[in-house]
This record gives sequence, C-alpha cells and structure tokens, in this order.
Amino acid sequence: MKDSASANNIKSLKVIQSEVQTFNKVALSVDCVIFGFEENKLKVLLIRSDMKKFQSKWSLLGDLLDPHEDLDAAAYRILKQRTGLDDLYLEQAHTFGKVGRHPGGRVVTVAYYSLINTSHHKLKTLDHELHWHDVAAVKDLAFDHQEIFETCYKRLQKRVQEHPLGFSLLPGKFSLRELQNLYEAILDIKLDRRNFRKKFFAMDFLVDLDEIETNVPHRPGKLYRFDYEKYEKNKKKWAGIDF
Amino acid sequence: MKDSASANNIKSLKVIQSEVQTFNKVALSVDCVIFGFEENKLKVLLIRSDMKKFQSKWSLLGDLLDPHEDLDAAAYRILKQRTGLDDLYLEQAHTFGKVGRHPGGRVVTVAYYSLINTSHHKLKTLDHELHWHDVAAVKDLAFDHQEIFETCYKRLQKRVQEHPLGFSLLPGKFSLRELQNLYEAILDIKLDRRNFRKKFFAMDFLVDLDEIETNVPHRPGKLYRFDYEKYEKNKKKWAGIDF
DNA sequence: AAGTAATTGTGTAATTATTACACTTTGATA
DNA sequence: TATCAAAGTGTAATAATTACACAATTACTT
Repeated sequence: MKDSASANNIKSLKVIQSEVQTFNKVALSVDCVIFGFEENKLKVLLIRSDMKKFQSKWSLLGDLLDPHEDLDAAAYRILKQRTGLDDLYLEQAHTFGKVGRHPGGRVVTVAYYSLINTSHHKLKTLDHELHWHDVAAVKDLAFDHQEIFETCYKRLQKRVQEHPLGFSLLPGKFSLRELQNLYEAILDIKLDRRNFRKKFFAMDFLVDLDEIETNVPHRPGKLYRFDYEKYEKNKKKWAGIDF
Repeated sequence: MKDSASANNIKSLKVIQSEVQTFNKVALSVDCVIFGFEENKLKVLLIRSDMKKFQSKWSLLGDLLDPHEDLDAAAYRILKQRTGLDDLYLEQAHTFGKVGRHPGGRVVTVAYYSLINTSHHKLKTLDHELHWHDVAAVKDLAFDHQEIFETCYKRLQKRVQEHPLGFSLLPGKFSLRELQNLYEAILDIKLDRRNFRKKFFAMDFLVDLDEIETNVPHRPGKLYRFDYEKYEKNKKKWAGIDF
C-alpha cells in the first residue's frame, strides 16, 4: 500500500526527514487541490496535517512521487485513493521548489488541481480527517499550501472562462441556474441572468434534454447537458490581443 | 563551475546514468526555452545534444537542479550561464515527468520559457554549438524536448495576447511596425496595420519618445517605449466567459 | 533638383458583441 | 384558487471589432 510512503499520514518530523533523505538530494511530491461544488459554494478538499510542526493546520492532499510512475499518474493515484474516483478533470498547475518549503528536507512539489462532481463521490470523511472547505474560508494552510492553493484557484478562475471545465463540477444534467450559480461561485461575482443565458445559448454547446428539475419549490428549470463533441469540433482558436 | 554537472555537456550515457543515480530515486532538472526575435522571425536558442543516443540532434538548455538552490534560481542560473544576461523575462511553463523520458534514468524536468532581447546579448555561439533557430523550423529535438518546446511556444502565444511580455523581445525603443512584426511572428498570423495601431494606442501604454527610426530606406516611423508602471496600475482584471 | 519607391500615418462606416433592464409564465404549496 | 418563487424571454444603447484607401514623409536615384 502506497500509503506507507505518504506525506499525509501521521508521522513525526524525523520519520519524514528520513524518508526524504532516502531520496538522496531532492525529493519530488505531488499535491492536489481538489475542487467541488456544493450548496452553491465552491469547496476544496483538505486534510488535517499530520506533522507536529503544523498540528491542527489543514493541508492539501499529496504524496511522494513513486520512481516508477509517471508524474500525472501520481496525481491520479492520489485522487483515486482519496475520493475513490478516477476519470476526473485534472490539470497540472505549477511546480513549487523553494529550498525551505518543506521542513522534512528538500522537497519540490508539483501542484495539480482537479474538479470533482460531489454527487458522485461520498467521501469517507471521517477516515483521514478529510473535509470540504469553502474556498473563501481557506487560510493559514500547512507548509506553503496556502500559496499553492491560491495559485490553483486563480488558475481555475482564469481557465473556467476560456474552457468548458466547469461542467465537471456539475451533474451530467443541470439547469441554467445551477450553471450560473457555479460560475458566480468560482469567479466570486454576480452575473446578469438574461445575458448569461444568452451567452451560453449563443455558444450552442448545451443540449436541451427535454427534462425539468424536480423537487424544487417553484417553477422547475429545464435540464441541459454539455455537448463535448460539438465543442471539440467548433472551439475558438484565438482570442485577440487584449491586456 | 556548475557545468560539471550539466545535462548538456559532452558525456556518455554511462556518465549521465551515474550522475542521475546519485540522486537516489528521482532527479530533477530545469530546461529553458529561450525565445529571441531577429530579422522579423521568432527564434529559439538550441544547443547540440551531447549524448551519443541523440547525436546530431538539437536540445534545449538545461541542467540538474542543485539541491541548495530554489527552482526558479536554477532557471536564472542556466540563462545567465548561456546568455550572460540576468534580468530576463522568465516564466515557468510545465513539468514533464514521464518515466521513460530521459535515457539516463528517472529525471523529471521543469520547463521554463524566457524572452531575450537579442540586441543585448551577442552569444559566443561557437563555444557550445549554441544557435538560434526559427521556431517554424524546429523539429525532432532530442529527448522529449520537441514536446516541451511546443508546450512553451503555445503558452507564449497565449500569454503574449493577455500580457505585455512581448516587449522583452524588442529594444527599449521600437516602432509600431516592429511591434506588429513581433506579434505577427509570434502568433504566425497577419494583422491589419490600422487596427493594430488603433488597439495599442487605445490601450494607452505606449509612450511617444519624439524620436524616429534611423537607417531605414523610407519614411522612418516614430519610436515608442512601453510604460510598465502605467500598465501595472491600469491592467484589466477579468476577460469574460468565452470558449 | 525632381521624380520614384517604400512605408508611415490617419478615419469612417458596417458589423458584431456587450450591457442594462422588467414583465409574463409556470409549477409547487397553502 | 391564490400566493410564492424562480424560469423564461427581448430590446435598445453602447462599445468593440472589422474592413478598407489615400495623402504625407523620407531616402534614394538620376
């Protein structure tokens, strides 16, 4: 079980140092910023830090890279171990390599962010003190994880405006209101409802499923899915110079 | 001299393997895609590969990470060693970590790209078989450097449309024609001259230096510089959803 | 000195995209 | 059947983008 080498189980600084020194000079880890969307809030999955130095602080999910696995595979492995899901949206964001960033020795970490549809997962959140946190409330994480988190969050905010990744956070069928709530949560802004609808319909990548919401205490909205195939065929090439 | 540990000097596969194995499990390197602009063409700086396996192929400039230096510092060091310049535009692009990407063992590499003003540098290009190549003609690089190059080039194309980094490739004083040539070279498209001028003047970050080009066989253009301070104060925050 | 070649510098009209904004419809619930 | 809450819908005003042509300036030629 890979967990015996994990950077996130309970162990002392000494144990971690000896692990790191096994990798003679520089060790490589992968950290994942896992985003979810629940109760109209953007959430991030954090685990209680295992190190004395960071007792009671929250940290990202990460692990050392196995020398025999591809870098991307390590990120998928971490996601699979923690959420039970594969086939998630996953993207490498940035590599953090300041000399003193990890108290256990020289560890360079590659940060990935991932989007998960929380209706699919049902974490065993008790197991590892694993919890969803509102992104707005994330502060004072262990190690340099605050910086890593913020880098990934900004990257997500930018990327979600240019690529249709947001849909990974929603169920396969969703209403336009849910989609708008998602964008408002990710970008932390209010959007005009009519213009939002106009924009998405004009893109013409939403498929009307001829179904409506159920269990809402008001007029139900129509349900849509995102047509990835059509998107792949028609997506924009260039945006235009603008800064 | 750091060069004794360089991944780019002449040495056999065996020597490289033993270097890599010194780093018990996974070694980390930094590779730099160095862009320049000359004769209205976008160029990239490449070095002849030193490994038998890749004899006669070109490769990016890189080196192993020194355990006592920050990751970014390694990239600056490589640039300084190869071009003699510091204070360059430098940005981390992506980390490449497939298991078999390096024949000498497990080496994960962090790719950076850099923009240099070729009028400042004057390389000793004989020294290391170091040469500028048209980006359009770059093919079949050593290792996985072709993929790394293409990733960095695409990143540059995107980034240059959203941030004023292109100016790093030009002299401090430049004409609008030079600026347009630069954008056309980087993006590999033709732009309308009047609309290009209108766009940049509307942004209002160009300062008219009240000087004109010299040594051109036709009406000389006015010279401008980019006002970074003004840009930092006024730059855009959000682009808007569009894909 | 006059003419030529080359490139700079400039404006407008048409099209497209973005924004701001309010009323009617629908279904669920009381 | 009345009430509530959110869905669904269109238009006018503004801003951004595109397409496009001619006069002015300088260096060079003869």
